Amino acid sequence: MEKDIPAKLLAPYNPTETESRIYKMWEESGFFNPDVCVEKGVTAPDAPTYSIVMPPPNVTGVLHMGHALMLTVQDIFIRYKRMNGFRTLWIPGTDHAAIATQSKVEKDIQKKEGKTRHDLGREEMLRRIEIFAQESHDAIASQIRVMGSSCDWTRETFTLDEPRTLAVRTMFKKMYDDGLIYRGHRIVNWDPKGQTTISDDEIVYEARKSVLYTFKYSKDFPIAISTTRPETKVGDVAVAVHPEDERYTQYIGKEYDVVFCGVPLHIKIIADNAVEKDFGTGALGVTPAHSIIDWEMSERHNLPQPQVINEYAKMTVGGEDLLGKKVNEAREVIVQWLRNEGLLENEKETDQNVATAERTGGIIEPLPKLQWFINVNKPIPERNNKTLKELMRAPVADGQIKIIPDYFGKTYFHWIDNLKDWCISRQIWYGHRIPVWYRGDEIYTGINAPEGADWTQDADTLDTWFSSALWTFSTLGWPNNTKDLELYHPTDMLETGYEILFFWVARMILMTEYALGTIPFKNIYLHGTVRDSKGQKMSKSLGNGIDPLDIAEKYGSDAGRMALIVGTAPGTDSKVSEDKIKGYKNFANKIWNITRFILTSAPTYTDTAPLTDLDQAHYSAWQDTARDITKNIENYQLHLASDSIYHYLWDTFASTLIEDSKPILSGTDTAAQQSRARLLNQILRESIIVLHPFMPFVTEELWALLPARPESLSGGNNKQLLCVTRWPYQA
RNA sequence: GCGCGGUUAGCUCAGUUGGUAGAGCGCGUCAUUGACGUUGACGAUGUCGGGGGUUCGAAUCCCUCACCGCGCACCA
Repeated sequence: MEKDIPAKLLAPYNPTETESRIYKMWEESGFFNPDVCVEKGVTAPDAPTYSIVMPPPNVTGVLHMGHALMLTVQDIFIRYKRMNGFRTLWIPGTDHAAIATQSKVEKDIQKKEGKTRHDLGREEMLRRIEIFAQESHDAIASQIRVMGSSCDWTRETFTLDEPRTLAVRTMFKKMYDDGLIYRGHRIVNWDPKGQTTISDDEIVYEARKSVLYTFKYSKDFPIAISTTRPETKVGDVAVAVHPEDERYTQYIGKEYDVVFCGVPLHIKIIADNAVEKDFGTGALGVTPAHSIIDWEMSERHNLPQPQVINEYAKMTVGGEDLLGKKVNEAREVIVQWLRNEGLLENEKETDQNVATAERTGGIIEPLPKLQWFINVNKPIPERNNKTLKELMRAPVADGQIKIIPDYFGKTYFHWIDNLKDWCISRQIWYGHRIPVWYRGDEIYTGINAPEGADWTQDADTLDTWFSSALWTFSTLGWPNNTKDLELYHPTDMLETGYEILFFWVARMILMTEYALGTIPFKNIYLHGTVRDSKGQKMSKSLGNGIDPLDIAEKYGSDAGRMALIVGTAPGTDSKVSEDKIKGYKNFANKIWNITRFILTSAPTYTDTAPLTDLDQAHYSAWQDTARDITKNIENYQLHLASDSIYHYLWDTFASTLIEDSKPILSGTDTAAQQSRARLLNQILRESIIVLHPFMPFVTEELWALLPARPESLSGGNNKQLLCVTRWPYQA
């Protein structure tokens, strides 16, 4: 039976033309929705489930190669599991990314219109942000499709949509009622640039050179102190020394009144173990309101906590030489005053880590403020009196949750051990508004505003990671008892970058253990950072980023996917270059030509033709390779699996088998011809299936071009789409 | 200061229970008008960061040192 060769196969493979058409076809098939798969009979109704909730990209812009890697890894597992008959669900979504999005829009407005958010007002500002977020969302959703992601768009979610708002408010109330969320006047990380508090994890330390000044408050003060921030010293209430420092024991307990740069101070000498004898003079000026450890000391010693710097990082005390000055100007004034008074004993250059805000770059001013916190150390009766800290530690420690690669477990525990209460309130407008209302002395917490007049809602919003922390179950319908929640939770895998292990992964475990008493996911697959060919992080400012859309346009998404996966072990950073991507574009064309050759040179054969011993050996070798690939996927070794299928197809199948076949196929031994024709067709079919999770587009296209065959044969029949065709091998 | 990674060919990186070193790109020689615009064959290049140990045998396990990257803490 002579087959007609599809005309398309005679030209080189054209990924751009193919990919958008194929994605549309997949979407119309409905097969990315597990319910449709069951309905259409491609998945058994009682099949085991496999679920991933997509880490929602921030609606701050467009996707970069890091997102492309994340989508590729998840899509490979999802497609693999779907092809293995699992009831497979991958939920897509986006994140409102509160601070990041608001500051992006604020910057744009400042640049274009010269206005601040306060000029616009809360309502108008939010309207502007929502327009931006919507546009950004649309771009992202289209990019996710371009990458070939087989996610279920009918279940798409957004961290700020209505069902998620219900989840957030329900959780807030539950934690408030359990005494885990509290409001407290505490020293927090204040970002003067973003005009908001931030959590400890949103701080980035920058190493800088700084000057350490050593001086006395006044001529008759007995002890010299050292500081890099003389301007804060107008807020000092004590000098702390180590209890066993003989130089100072005689002064402990004494109190002094001094006038420091025009500001009267009352200084008590205290002893505290937190002071290091060997640093500076071994004596520390205690500034409770503007230093975290000083605040803690002041709590221990019952000291006053006067604030001398405001939210705009300006001085609030002193004469006209100080009052209203920015902190670094005030520093100069005070240093000059110390020099004039002859109080400055020493200035020395020193290394300093300056705390800056991750999103805005603003220098953090520790300030005492009234904020909302989550208590991570309070025993929870309904969880066997375990604390949130213990709840988030346990499932990783006892292996219920597996981290890949496992050495990140240590980093995880180390972080938990240093964890303090989580500050969750933010003074920004975009985000989940805190569901607390006030009327005089009354406080109300609930899903909706309380009945009655004169209630005012708390002006703050929640840290964006609060809503993200509920992600695995809020996306499945919680707090409602949905069928999805029952079927797909706990999810099977969380695939994300190691840089958000603390921000996100840990907090998801915390919230899920607390609210549901279970784990959010069974496995955490951590990918590394995607870098450019020189090893630099891709970033807008460096201009070295590669846009996944450009790659799709130039080389096809299949090629981009392979370039990201091959050689990228879990947890390790990877480098991608256009050369590498180009190599996999060539590979797509190679398979295209392999198919062309087989369909033109070995088109006639019977499926029952006996295989020669040699061909049987070739087939066994392929089967071994396929089982190996299967095993590697099961073991999360995608870099090995993708490399094997690539080398098998190019070096073994094309360069050896096909080359050797030429004389056989054009020879006169019909038995050998039949055997070889059958072998080539069989391996081609099976290898297209095995390659599909990695390069879904070109394989789906080729699958449709293969001649039809009986369903009973290994490798399936191609009347059905490849994406729901059964995987041929077990590990 | 504590912890976690890394160090393998010119470049970028694999190497899953220890068994005489691998890939891609690049480089060299030859072939090929071809199933392949994007081909094939052959080849060169490594004391697997240094030192020590365990072992019949170490890139792989242990100790130690050096350098690079990262996290946490300190940051008066």
